[in-house]
Amino acid sequence: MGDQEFKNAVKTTLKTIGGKWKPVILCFLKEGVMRFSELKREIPEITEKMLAQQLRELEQDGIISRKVYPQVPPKVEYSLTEYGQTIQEVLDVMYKWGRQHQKRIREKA
Amino acid sequence: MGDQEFKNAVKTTLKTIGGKWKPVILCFLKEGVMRFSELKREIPEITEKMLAQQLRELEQDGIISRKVYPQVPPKVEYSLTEYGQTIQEVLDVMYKWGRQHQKRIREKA
DNA sequence: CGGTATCCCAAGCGATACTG
DNA sequence: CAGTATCGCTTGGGATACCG
Repeated sequence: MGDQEFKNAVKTTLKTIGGKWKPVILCFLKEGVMRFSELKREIPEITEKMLAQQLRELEQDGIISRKVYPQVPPKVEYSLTEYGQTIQEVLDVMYKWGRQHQKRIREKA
Repeated sequence: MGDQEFKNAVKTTLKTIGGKWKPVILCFLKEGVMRFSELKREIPEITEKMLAQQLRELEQDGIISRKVYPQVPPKVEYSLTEYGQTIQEVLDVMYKWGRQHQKRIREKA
């Protein structure tokens, strides 16, 4: 059945960019290159463990790239890969929908 | 900062239609009206508890509607509300991205 | 600065049994 | 058929401490 294929593709997307932190991280990285500490500052609720972990996973999936500057103190920059740019459309649609849904919630509350 | 608004909207979307089962359920309901048992048949891995629970939540958020036919044996139909139709765009984009991502995974594996 | 390592907790989810 | 109820577990995530 065709819907099984649809279902699996959607699951794949959510597995790759879903979860509690990945969409948030990507919201910031889509704006440009950011250092570890900058991400941490923009997302204060996240622990360093989770930030590092999620960044690793996104890197392994080819969504973001990690650039290490061999210097002291260390400097590491994260950015969307060319491939990673393709999730922007997904984020944008989720943003648009979420925005109007928030409005709807407020109105009927 | 503008990205905080973006972030929150995306979070709202994922809170409403994310998770393990909601996107899957919606993939089927977007095709039309379905009974509880039909959904269960299409999604064999889900337990009845989770199916019922997720359907309740989607109903409360106004995404789907529940129509009970007062008869024995019981008959309950689920379908997208008019408002619920609006998530189709989100699902479609997630489908498209997931589909090409699966392909990418297969190719480099 | 940019991480790991370790331990711990709670929510989400699953299995099973039961019901109108 | 379409659910609830109960219990138990897994796993995602948090707190804290430490390191190159």
